Amino acid sequence: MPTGFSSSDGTDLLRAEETVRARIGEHDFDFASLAAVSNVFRVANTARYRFERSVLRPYDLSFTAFTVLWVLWIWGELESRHLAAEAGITKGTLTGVVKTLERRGLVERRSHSADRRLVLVAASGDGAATMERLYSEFNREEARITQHLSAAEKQELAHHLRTILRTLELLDD
Amino acid sequence: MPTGFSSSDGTDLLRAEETVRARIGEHDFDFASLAAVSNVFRVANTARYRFERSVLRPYDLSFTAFTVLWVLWIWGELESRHLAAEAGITKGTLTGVVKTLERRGLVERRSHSADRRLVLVAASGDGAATMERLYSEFNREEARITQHLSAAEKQELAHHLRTILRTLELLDD
DNA sequence: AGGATATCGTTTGGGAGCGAACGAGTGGAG
DNA sequence: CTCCACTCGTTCGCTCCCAAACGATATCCT
Repeated sequence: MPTGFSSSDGTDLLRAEETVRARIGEHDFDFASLAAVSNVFRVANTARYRFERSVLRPYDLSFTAFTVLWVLWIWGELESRHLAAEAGITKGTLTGVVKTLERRGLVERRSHSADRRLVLVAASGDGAATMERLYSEFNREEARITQHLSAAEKQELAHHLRTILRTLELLDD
Repeated sequence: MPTGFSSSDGTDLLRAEETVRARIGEHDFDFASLAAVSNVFRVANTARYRFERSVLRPYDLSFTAFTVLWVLWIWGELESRHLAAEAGITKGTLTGVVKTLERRGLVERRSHSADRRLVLVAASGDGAATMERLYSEFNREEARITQHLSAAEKQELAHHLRTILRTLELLDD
């Protein structure tokens, strides 16, 4: 249901610009930043929703569960807190997600032999096999939603986003 | 805690590229699309987290509650399902969010006189006043996280994202 | 050695978030 | 006028998501 906001033609953003200018004044309002940032949220929202309903649905995996499994597939066994950081969620959230993945037999947990506070998480054989099939489809879908961008434009997009990412890290008060 | 993945230098993406190529083969793998799409998710995740902890925290508003209030601020009174679509959430989720906003006195609900199935939602005086102060800060933060992008680059970024948005709408099977 | 200090993952409480089922209300077909 | 199909917002069950508090473990200091 959440198509993620209404229109992509910019109608709503223009309306927003009018309203905001009228209410908080010309100064103190950076429209270019609004357009850039709000579109990031819109695309992320809409794309996430689409991925969950298309490629992820048959596997009964949430986007987050997929992300966690993907990270493990790429990096191999990881300590909990690193896995959480890599997946972009808190350790508290990870506990629940890993519990879900473990219940489905896609992931295995074991405790560190030397430091018993640590918990190591790894994809199971099933988990890896699943990702091998699933990620092909996922990547095809990534290509599908970006099909109207040239390779150069995709690179440009990724580059600008990495610039923001770097800024966010520096701002990390 | 979720800084949103580890590094913005592309280290992890390179690692991902290696692994994926090794496991699903050269063909059937579009790295440019992976880089573009995954960075959208990373930025959205990290930025959302930052907004919630900086500008939104003092107002005790979640990112979604802020979005809903913002939409009402821009568009005025809206029917529930349109508000949900505009905010990018399902109507079921909206019921809960509006309940929260209503409890805080930022929003008002009334039923349509002609069609009694409909519920109309609008920002209250308090809600509008709150947004007037809050959005100034929010927009400043949008500018801050995009500070290393020129105006032209922000426009380029927004443009590419809108291209994806348009594709997502067309793909809407 | 032993007590403060720090760090780990888990738990808890509360707000999102979805799909599906639901009751109330509308409007069309006969 | 009365079924019937449709649409509205709410509710329900489940997963995610965070901050904060917690118990267990490790380390540092003297």
